[in-house]
Amino acid sequence: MQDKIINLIEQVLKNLNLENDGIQNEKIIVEHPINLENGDYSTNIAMLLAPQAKISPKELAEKIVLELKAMSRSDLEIEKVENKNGFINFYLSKNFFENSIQEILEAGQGSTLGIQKGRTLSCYGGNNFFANKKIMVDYTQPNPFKPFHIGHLMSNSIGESITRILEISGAKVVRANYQGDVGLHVAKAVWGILKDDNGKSRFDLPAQRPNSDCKLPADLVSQQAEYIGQCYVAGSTAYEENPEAKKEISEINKKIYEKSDEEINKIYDWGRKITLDAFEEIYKKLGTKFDYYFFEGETGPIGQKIVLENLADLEVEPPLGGSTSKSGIFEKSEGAIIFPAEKYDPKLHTRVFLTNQNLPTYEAKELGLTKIKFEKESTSLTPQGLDISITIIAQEQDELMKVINKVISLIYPEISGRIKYISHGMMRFADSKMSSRKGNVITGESLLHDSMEAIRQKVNLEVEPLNLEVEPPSSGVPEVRPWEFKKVEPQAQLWREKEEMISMVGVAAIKYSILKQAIKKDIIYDFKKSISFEGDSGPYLQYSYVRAKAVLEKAKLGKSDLSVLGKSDLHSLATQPTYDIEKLLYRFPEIVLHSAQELEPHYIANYLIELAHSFNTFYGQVKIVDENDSNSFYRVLITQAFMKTMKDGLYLLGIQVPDRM
RNA sequence: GCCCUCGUAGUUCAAUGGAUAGAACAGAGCUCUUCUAAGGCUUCGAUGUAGGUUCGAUUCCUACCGAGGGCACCA
Repeated sequence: MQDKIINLIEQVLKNLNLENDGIQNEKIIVEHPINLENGDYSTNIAMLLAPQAKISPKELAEKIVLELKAMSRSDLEIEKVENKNGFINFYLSKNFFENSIQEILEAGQGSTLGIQKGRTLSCYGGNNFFANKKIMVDYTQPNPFKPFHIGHLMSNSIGESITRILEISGAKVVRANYQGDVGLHVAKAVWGILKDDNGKSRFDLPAQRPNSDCKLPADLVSQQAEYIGQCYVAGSTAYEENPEAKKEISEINKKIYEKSDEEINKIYDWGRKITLDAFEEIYKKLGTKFDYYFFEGETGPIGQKIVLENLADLEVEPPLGGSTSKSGIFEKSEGAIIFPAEKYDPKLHTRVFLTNQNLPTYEAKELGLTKIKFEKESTSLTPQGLDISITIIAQEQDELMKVINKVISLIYPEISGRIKYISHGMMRFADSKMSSRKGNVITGESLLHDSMEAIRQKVNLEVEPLNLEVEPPSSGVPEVRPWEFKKVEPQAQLWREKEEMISMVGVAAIKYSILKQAIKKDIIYDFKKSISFEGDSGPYLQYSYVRAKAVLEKAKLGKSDLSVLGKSDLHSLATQPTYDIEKLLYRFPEIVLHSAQELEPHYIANYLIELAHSFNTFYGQVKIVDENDSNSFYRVLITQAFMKTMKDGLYLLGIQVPDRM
């Protein structure tokens, strides 16, 4: 449609003899006005061309409009063209909107786009912006032995959403997660465990793990992970406050890298497994399934090797047959090996890559990681590995990444242009100051839990008495407890559905509050607001969907019924005003494309809120299902189109839709 | 001190250089004998300061003020 209007304008300009010289430099821009009252499409071309035409923008616009009217008279899809303050506004006809509703309902049927690795999309709203690109997205990055905090939740929500947006834009995406299983933080946690008298007893617990379909293991894993988190906090505090402890932790760190101490190895293996298992539980709740996990234990040695190979004034003999093309960009300084970034760009600063103990720092590990990422995906068919490597990081790492990127551009110029870092803001708190050192962090898990509990309460109050004590049919069926529901099938089903709903809504509340704003900005986290579920929230979107679904159920319209209706039938049925929701629905693919181009999910989030609001208004204004009104059928189709768009849009944010709320 | 990011209603967020700067929450007032009121409708209210570029600036440039982050062996 947009192209059609642009073509029209081009012709008009030709007719008016306005397309010479500089005008060709002015691109014709046709866009949606912010306000629906200003038409469906709009262009400011008259304002751009007025200086050359030597008349005022308004006069020129008037001229163009007259010409346009003459030309588009026969067009069924453009109803009206007007000049308003120099803008030329196009109003689309009912005919266009009916077609667009039809297109939405037919979109994606039988298409293969968007179906990857068992993930299916109805795939309305897709585009080809990243067609045939292989992209790795690395996100979440929690560290074993440390708590999974809200920042990780943020990274996960953003990463998962971007991944899905890339997929629907035609990319082949690999989900990756880089986790720091070695490093000082691990040593701090191990130190804490070693110093803790009770540690031993907890340490033995995993051996007694009950069988897996009992609910206990997940709880136990998370309990133990929490314990390890506490030990980390203890170690971390001691490291800063107690020089003695600092020394001990340093020792432990070295031993972990070398794997030289039996007891430490044992604690290490246990703690690593427990914390990773606990993370896995969280990913499951959040709806992420990673394709690859990278670990610092693996990237460290590789990074170290790269650094040594590119060291100026090699004191260490290069490995036999080692590369002769060393760049010599790293230097020795105060016993450590550094990269003097200022030499290449005065805005950058020096970073340590190998410590004076010859251990790789985060910088060296990241260097190694980048190399493996590209190697891992390199095949005979795609020797270049990845087309794009995206890493979701916290903003505090921005400067660091610039330095690493500089190093990569010097050593591996062929891949440096394909690396992209997307940095997100920090989670800050509205009320109390949270410090990870003091240990009163809000963990990702506790936030999820609290969010779900808040919903459970709301369900209790407003839907029906929660209770799982099912009403006895009349005669003596004994009271049933939730975990005994398997015996009573219908109720068990109900209970499961309710639990699923609570989980979906809880996750939606958190994810939406993260994704509704630009990635770069800090999030001021207000717990009370995040669980309010009103207005600008994830549950509001879900609620709108569920309402629409209830309408459809009332209309008893199965999916198959739609096919009975032909296009011509549709037109004859619809003789009513155009609703705002129709004017928004057809824009969804444009919004998705915009999100993909900018890699910003919040455009979709904001659009969905607008869409949900327009549906709720529509819902309030007219009775959708009305047997005595022949237009009712078209309103039902709008409702269906709304549901499809909402579901796909929420999918792109990583949010599921329940059947009932 | 140097570098990065960000300053929009009381609060939390929107706005490819365009029209009357949009929402939500909080405040005031309506609205369920009608498809789920977690809803809808009214109403009150904002671009940190000073310059510059432009027909036009919340958006681009400069300075200042304010918030957060980074700046050598943590990640």
